[in-house]
Amino acid sequence: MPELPEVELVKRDLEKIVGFEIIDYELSDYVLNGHKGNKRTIVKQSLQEFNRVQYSTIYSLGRRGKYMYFSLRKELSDFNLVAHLGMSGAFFIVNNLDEITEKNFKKHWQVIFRLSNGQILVYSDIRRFGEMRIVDSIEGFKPIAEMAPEYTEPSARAHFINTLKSGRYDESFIKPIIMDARILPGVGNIYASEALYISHILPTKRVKNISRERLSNLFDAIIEVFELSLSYGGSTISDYRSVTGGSGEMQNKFKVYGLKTCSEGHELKTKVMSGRNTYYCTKCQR
DNA sequence: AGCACGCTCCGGGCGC
DNA sequence: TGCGCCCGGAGCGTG
Repeated sequence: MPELPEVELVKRDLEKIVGFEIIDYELSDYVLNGHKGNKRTIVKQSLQEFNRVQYSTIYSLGRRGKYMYFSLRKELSDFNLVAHLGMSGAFFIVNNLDEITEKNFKKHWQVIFRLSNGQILVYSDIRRFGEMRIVDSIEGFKPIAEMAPEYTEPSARAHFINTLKSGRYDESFIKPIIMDARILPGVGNIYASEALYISHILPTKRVKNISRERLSNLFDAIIEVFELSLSYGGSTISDYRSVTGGSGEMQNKFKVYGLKTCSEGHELKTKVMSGRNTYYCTKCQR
């Protein structure tokens, strides 16, 4: 389940294809025709629009929250291929499909881009929750247009605290709300539990009952978790893989997620909040 | 209008 | 061996 650090690591891995041209591409039957009478997956806009990638050159890569994008140039026009990895998306840069050693990722390829250096860029997605879309402007793409500043921006902390303290979220539980990209982009289910544990805040606490100082500590904790994850190569739960097929070690650093006891030895509680599993310690968190 | 909430997409992995 | 259930990011429909 890629969150911001995993997406950032994928983006960094993909830097090596900057400068190459996309000669052509192939879409899986799931992408072309959907599955069992359902709508098409991954590429949800018109295939004609998607076809703009052909003969374009990748001139840079970017990321906002959990979205990454390839900035493309063709003749005199610039546009972007935005990608969201969903639950189980992964990119591979290989010479052919057989070089993808994990069989589920090989089996569930969705888009294959053939590059001008002879390699292929493969987007695989087992559960097909991911998305790829051509947009002219990144800033004009709605989810990004509405997104809060990146955690690395100087304004991010004030935006985080002030938005939470605007009154609009007074009755919300803190845990689901920090996963909202309009508050702070890139926090998913796992790192939400981790950051709340580190900042000693109960996930079931209502926003109105958390001081600005504690929210500031929570912001610090989220950044701490992001940076730690980046340094450990991300989390590999089941479906996240780096571009080269490697896996991260952050899952071994979890303090609460998926665990029975916290680092202090207290028994952990779990609760489903907004449909998602949440881990917390009633002794360490208030 | 704008918001909160629940449903939906999906296959691997697990328990029974 | 097979069946039912669980998991979750984010868009969408509903109230």
